[in-house]
Amino acid sequence: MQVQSAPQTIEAFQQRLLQRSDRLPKRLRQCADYLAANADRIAVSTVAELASAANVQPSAVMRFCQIMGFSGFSDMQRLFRDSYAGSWPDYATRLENLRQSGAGSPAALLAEFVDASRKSLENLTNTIDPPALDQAVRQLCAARLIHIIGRRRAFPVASYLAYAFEKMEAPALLHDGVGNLDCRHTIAADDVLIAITFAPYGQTTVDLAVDCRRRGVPVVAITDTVMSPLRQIDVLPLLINEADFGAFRSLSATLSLAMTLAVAVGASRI
Amino acid sequence: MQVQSAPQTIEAFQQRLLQRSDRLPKRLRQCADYLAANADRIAVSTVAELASAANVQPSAVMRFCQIMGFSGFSDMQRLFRDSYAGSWPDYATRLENLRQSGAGSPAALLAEFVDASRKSLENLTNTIDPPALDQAVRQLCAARLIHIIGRRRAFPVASYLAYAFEKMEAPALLHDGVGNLDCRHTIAADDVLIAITFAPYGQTTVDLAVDCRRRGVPVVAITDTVMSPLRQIDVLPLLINEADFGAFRSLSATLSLAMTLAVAVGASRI
DNA sequence: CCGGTTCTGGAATTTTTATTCCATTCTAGC
DNA sequence: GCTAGAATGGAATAAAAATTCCAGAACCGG
Repeated sequence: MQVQSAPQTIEAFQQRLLQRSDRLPKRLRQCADYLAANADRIAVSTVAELASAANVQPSAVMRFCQIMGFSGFSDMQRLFRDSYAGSWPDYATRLENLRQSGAGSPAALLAEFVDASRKSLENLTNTIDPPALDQAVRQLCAARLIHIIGRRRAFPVASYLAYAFEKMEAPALLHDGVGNLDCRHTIAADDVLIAITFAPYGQTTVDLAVDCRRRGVPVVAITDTVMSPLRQIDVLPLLINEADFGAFRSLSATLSLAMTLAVAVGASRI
Repeated sequence: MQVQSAPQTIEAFQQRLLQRSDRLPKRLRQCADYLAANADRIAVSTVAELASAANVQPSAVMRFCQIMGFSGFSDMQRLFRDSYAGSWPDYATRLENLRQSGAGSPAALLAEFVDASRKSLENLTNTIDPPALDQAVRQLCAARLIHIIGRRRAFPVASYLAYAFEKMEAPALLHDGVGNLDCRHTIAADDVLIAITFAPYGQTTVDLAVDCRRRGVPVVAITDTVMSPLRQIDVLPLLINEADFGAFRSLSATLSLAMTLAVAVGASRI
């Protein structure tokens, strides 16, 4: 089985992984995929831990090691343990390092955005209102068809929701505005609209939400706290406070919330 | 011997080490000194290795672990192995509260997604390669027109990039596939393509990237791991390892990177 | 549909590693 | 310098981990 000698460096390991990754039977491919994404865990895990994380048997991991050219798992692990200089200093320090790499440099920018995202997530865990979330899920489950609207900055969230609902096989329609068609007439009384908008609030989104409420269609609003026009009409609000860096606001918290809605609804509809 | 409970964090460990390091017999003091200087090796070493590195007997290391409040070496090692994949300044508790609100409840789901996002961001600070990022920004600045493609799960990222470039007044074109038009002919030799794709890799995205490379158009690839088909052609890869929960992967890290590209390019073009 | 080949899961075995124990050696106080 | 108590080294034991093996399942070409 062991036709080649073992990789001597992490780079060589990754390269071999790449060249072998085709032509691998199912379980070994699972190993390859998992380890490609989580190579850092090799140094600190046991065969059994890796195997269960990759959803395979320990013996499959062993076979994988041998196909990669190692004599066994311990041999492979040695490579990673030796080159483990520790990913210390820890997160805070690394972030600081990125920042230090010169104001305005891409790495420094990245540090700021990562930090803004982190703050947003932290904030979300503070401010989310579980009962409101529950109720939103219940409303969405009851809907015949879920309509989604979000433009400009909110559009990535809207499109991700549409993708997630599709994957969960829940009926959802993204009002993406292609051809500037007016799709409000697709919304029936037993549907629900998810409206996503942040300051400065897009007119199209607000208009559609208002129209729905006038016709008695429930609206779940993903918006930011202060003075959102959506709060002036009777919607079920899910409030998000994203941190920003410069003119750009993070979407991390909003997307986490979106995923939650999609999966919770998908799971309940089964 | 074990008068206090074990430290729960690395910081607590270091502190206890400090407070105990006086009043320690010779051999145990050797252990303390060595581990203070090489704490990172604890995660990837055996008792015997550490003992010989510190010039003591394995049993001395065991005694040291117990004096520090652990039940044994394995117990101490667990702390270091777990925190290698890292915990953050700790809103871990709040997250735990959300989780507790019942398995499968929306709030518990949200906790998982927030956690996945957090891990992704932390991972990004680990794995990002600043020189590659610099080079990507330089290539994009030199481009006459920036083309963006990303489908399905990557589409939110692509659309956010398009939005951000627009705001920065950089010329960018989103290949969104409306009407299934083939837009490859809009890409000229002095343009650049940003291709975004994750497993399972969309054919359209890979095809367009391959086509561009064949015609000598530079490609910046935002993709995962070494197994991506985009790595088989000559592109400038920006690798992202998003954590996932269930079938859904976070986009937090990817979006942070996208924002960075857009702002860095926008700032440089002025 | 059959025979040969490859792949897989799981249990058995071997090896390594952690942990305990205790006889011996230090050390401090008298 | 004697003695009680603590500390130490090293061997013995227990536990955990890696590795092998093989019976049966899945797959493939004819």
